Amino acid sequence: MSVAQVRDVAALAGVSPGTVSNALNHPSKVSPATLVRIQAAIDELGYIRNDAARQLRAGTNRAIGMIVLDIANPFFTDVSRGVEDVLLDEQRPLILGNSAQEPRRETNYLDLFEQQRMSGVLITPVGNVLDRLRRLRDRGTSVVVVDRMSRAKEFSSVAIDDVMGGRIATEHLLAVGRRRIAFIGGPANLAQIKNRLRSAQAAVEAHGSGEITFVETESMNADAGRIGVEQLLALPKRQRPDAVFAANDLVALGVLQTLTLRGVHVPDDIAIVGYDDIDFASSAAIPLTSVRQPARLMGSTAATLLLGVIADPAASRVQHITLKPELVVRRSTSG
Amino acid sequence: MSVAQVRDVAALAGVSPGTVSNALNHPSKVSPATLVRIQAAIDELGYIRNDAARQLRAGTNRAIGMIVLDIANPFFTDVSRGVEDVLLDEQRPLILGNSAQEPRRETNYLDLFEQQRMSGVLITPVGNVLDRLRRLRDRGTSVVVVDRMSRAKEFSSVAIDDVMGGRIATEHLLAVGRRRIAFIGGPANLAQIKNRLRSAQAAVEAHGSGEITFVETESMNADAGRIGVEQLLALPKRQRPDAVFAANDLVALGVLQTLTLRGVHVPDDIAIVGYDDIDFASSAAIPLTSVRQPARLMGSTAATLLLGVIADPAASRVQHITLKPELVVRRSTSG
DNA sequence: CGCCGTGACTAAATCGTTTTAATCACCGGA
DNA sequence: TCCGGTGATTAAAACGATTTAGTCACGGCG
Repeated sequence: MSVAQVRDVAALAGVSPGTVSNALNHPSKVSPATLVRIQAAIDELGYIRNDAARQLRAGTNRAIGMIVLDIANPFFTDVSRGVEDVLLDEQRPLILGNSAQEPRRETNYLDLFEQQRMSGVLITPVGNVLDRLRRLRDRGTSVVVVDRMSRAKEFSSVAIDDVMGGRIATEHLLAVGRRRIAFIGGPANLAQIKNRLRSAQAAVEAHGSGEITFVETESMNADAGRIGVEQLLALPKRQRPDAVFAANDLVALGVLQTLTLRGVHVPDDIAIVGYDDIDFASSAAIPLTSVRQPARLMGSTAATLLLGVIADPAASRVQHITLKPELVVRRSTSG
Repeated sequence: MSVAQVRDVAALAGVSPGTVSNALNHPSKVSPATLVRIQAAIDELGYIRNDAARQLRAGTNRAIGMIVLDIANPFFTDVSRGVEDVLLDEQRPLILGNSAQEPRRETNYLDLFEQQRMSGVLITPVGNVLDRLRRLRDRGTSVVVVDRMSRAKEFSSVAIDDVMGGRIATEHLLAVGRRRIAFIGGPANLAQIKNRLRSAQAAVEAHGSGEITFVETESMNADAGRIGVEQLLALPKRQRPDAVFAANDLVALGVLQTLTLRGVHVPDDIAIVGYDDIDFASSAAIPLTSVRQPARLMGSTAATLLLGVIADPAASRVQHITLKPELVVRRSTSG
C-alpha cells in the first residue's frame, strides 16, 4: 500500500469505497457533509485515481488521440493548437502523435490508440488506413479525418479547399503578369499536391495564356525547395520560369534562399507564392506571399465535430466541412 | 462480446486464457505449435488487447510522458525527435504534452501522467513543480528534467551550456570587430536569458573594449524581435549598436526582417547572432549565424537517461549532463 | 397505522487482463 | 521401479476502480 487507494480514502473518511467513487464521479449523489470529509481525506493522503482501473471498469477513456503528418511543420502545430482550444474546455487530454509521414509510425500510433480504447481519434492519414479506421469505429472509437477529404466519405472530415487555393495563387501570379509558372512540391501522389497543381493548371487554361511546369520533390521541406529550384536555374535563361508556386512555405523558403544566394532578384526576376502562411512566411527577409490556411480554425472545427460524434455516434451524420483559404500578398510577388 | 477478448481467442485456439497471455507476453513459455494456433486466432478475430486491463494487472504503463515549453518552437520539436529516436527502438509510446509556458496546462499534464501511472516523464518545467515531481517519483514514475538544470539537484537532467553559448556568440561578434552589442530577449527572469546575458557581459569585459545593452522583451518570438529592434532604430545613428545578439532564432528572424525593411544592411551595418540554429536560420534570405544547440542529441540523451532510471530507480544515481553548444557562422555576421 | 418513495450509504459483482500456484505427462538417472 | 526435474498448460486469484442491487432510516400521505 505504498500509494493510497479508494479504500484508504474511504477508511479515513469513514465511508465505503463506493461512496468515495460517487463523490468523485457523481457528487450529487453524496451528501455535502461527507463530500467535504472525503475531499479532506483525499488531500491528506494525496490520493490520485488509478486511471487504468477506472477505464477498465467504466469502459471509456476520455482522451483524444491525434496523429499529424509532420510535427516540425508549424502548420500542424497550429492545427493542434486549435484542437487543444476545444478539448481543454472539455477536460479531455490530447495525446499527440507524429507520423512524420511514415506509415509504420502511423500504424504504431493507431495500435496505441486502439489498445487504449480512446474515445476519439483525429488523423491526417498518410498510409492506407481505411481498414484500421473502420475497425476503430466498430470498436467504439469515433474518428474524424483532418486536412484530407476522406476518400470513402464514411468518416466526417474537415479540410481546406485546395482547389480554391491553387486557383487564387495562380490567378494572382497571372494578374501580376507572370506567365511561366513552376509548381514545386511532392510527392505527386499526395492529394493536396494533386488538387493544388490541377487547379493551378485549370486557372492557367482559363486565363488563355501562360504555362505551368511541375517540379516534383520527395518531401516538403526547405531542402526540397532548394533542390527543386536548382533544376530551374540550370535551364537556359529564357526558359526559366518567372514565378514559383511552392507547395508549402517550407519549400518556398528554400526556394527564396537559393534564389537570393544566386543573385536572382525576388520578385523582379522570379516571384514566389507559398502555401500555409506559417509565421515564418512573414518574417522572411523578403516576406512571402502565401495562401493562408485557417489552421487553428480547422483544428477547433475538427475537435468540435469529433466531440459531436462521440456524444452520439449513431445519431450524428457524416459531415464534410471545407474551409476557405485566403491569399496574403507580400513582397515576394509585388516588389 | 462486441469485441474479441482473450477468452475468445483462447476458445478459438483451444487453449486457456492464461496461455494466450503467455503467448503475448512470454512467448518462450509456449510451445511453437500452440503459438501459431494462437496467432491465427488473434488474426481471425482481430483481437486487440485492452491496455487498461493489462496495465491494471501488470501495474505498469510502458508509455513515457513529455512536457515541452512551446511546441511551436522548432527547437522543442527537434528535442522531441531525439526522444522518439530512442523510444521507438524500445517500443515505448511517447505522449507529448505542450505546456505553452502556462503553469495550468503543465499541471493538467502532470495530473494525466500521474493518473496513468506513466513509467517515466521528461519535463522542461515552467511553474514550480518540484513537489509534483517528487510525488511522481515516490509513486514510481521516473523523472528527468530537460533543458534546465533541476534546481534541487535531486532529479537527473540534461541541459545545454548557456554560459558557454553566450560567451562564444559574443566572442565571435568581438572578433569580427563589433563593439556595441544589443542583447534582445526575455523575460529577464528566465534562467536561459540570465545565463546567456551574463556570460556575454563577462566576455565583453574580458575583451577589454565594447559594451552590451539589454533590450528586454515579453516573449521570444519574431514579434518580440521586431519590437525590440525598433527601439534600437529609434536611437540616434551614432548610438546604434553594430550587432544584435538575439535570445533565440525566432527573435533574430524578426530583427532581420525589420532591419532589411528599414534599409539597414546586414551584416555591414548591424550583424546578427541568433540562438538554437533552427532550420529556418539557414533558410533565411540572409542566413543567420547562430549558436547551435544539439537539440536532438539532448532529446536522445534525456531519453536514454530516463530509461536507465526506469530500469533501476534505486541503483541509478542522479546525473547532470551538460552538452556543449557550437557557433555556426553564416552571412548575418560575415558579409 | 401501514405503505411507499426517497436520500444516503454499503456490500458485492464486475471490467479484461496478467500472474501465481497447481496439474499433468514425460523423461532420465539412480 | 521410483523419484525428481522439466516443459506445457490450466484454474483461479489479483489488480483498483465503478456500478449494481440492495439496506436502512425517515417522513409524508391516504
